[in-house]
Amino acid sequence: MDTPEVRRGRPLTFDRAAALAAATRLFWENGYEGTSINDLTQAMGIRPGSLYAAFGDKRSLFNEVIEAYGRSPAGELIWAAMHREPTAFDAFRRILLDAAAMYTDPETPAGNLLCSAAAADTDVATYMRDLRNASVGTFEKRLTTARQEGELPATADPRKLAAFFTAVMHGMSQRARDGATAAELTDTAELAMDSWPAR
Amino acid sequence: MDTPEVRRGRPLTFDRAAALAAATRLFWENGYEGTSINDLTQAMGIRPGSLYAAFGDKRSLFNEVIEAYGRSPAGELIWAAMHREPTAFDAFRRILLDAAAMYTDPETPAGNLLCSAAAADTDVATYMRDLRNASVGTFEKRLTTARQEGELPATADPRKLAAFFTAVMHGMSQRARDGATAAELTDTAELAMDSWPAR
DNA sequence: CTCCTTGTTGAATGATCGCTCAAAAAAAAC
DNA sequence: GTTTTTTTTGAGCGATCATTCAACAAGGAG
Repeated sequence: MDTPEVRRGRPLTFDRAAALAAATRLFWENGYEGTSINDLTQAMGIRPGSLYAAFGDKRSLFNEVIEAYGRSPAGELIWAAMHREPTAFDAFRRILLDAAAMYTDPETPAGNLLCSAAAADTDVATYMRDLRNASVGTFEKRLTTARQEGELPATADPRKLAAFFTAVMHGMSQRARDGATAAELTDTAELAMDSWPAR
Repeated sequence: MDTPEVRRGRPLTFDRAAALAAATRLFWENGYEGTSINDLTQAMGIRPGSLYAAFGDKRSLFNEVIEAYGRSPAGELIWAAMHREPTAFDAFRRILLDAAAMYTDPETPAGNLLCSAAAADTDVATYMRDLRNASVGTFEKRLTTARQEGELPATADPRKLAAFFTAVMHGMSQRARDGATAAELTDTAELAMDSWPAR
């Protein structure tokens, strides 16, 4: 929003977005404490001083990585499907099918960054846990609406379904990390949709 | 099998099994590199020298932890259900329901050790990945038998089903780590069984 | 008792961890 | 030109990492 017209002082000698992308890839593949400052500076092509001047400390850089991921197609997967698909069924099918494709995208590390980038540090762990848990609430809200609108039978339980689809989604991320192909994950997605309550 | 009748030299001053259990808990909660030798010696109540004498290096200790877990009820979950339940349907239902209970057992850390104890180290990561992937093969074999015996329709695809149940199981582990209750996971397990092919 | 074997101890190893800082460098402002 | 602002550099900080080792302790074997 507020892009300063003229930047004073010495300009950055590196592409900030590219450096952030390199950091993202490392955290994605090796997790928070599995990625060292040395690994980062190497991959980003800068020295520690530049990293700390541009991104703050390791934790701040990680936060920025997570935020950028949230604004990427992979991070907006759920939001996009919710707003573009007409029915709840279509939305959840779209979410799982997109996840199958994105979790196996050869351009990025396998799986979901929020599931893959494990962290032992308590603060970081709870931060990511909250982000993962957020999908349950989002799912439940959409399913409740679907039931009110009659798309789902009155016997259907939005909370149970929300938990189920979250588990499938996170399980697909693990499978992708373990080498599952896009085809396998697509099949898993379709099988999961078989659990959609009959009218 | 070969328990030496008489032990020569100075005896261990600590309970080896208890120490291994303490190490298991740490690796389970914080992962491989998230657990330091200092953390381990503290929790096991021994000093580094004793740890290295009794278990070898960190990697060897981790291997022993994984092996012991594989012989525990949580690790033998799949094998037990396969051999005790009469039908494939009952076996897979049992696996998911037992997983729901064990992944939320308050006596142990949440989730499945093989899913939770993330590792950035390449060797350790592939070691654990292979163990996780093993369930897909086991599942597929049982499902193939079920189809041959007529329990599953000819149209059912054992490989797809095996991948699906593995994804659900690993997703349940992630959900447990994120705070899901036993009730939630049980509901997820039941919903997953709705994907079982109709005859 | 003396050997022999094994375990424990406490200190210390070099490597790597996240991180900092004074000095030099590159730009705009004056 | 000089000043001011910002970034880069390269060295280095203390802390922690996994690991080792000589000295000592505790048991069985002779």
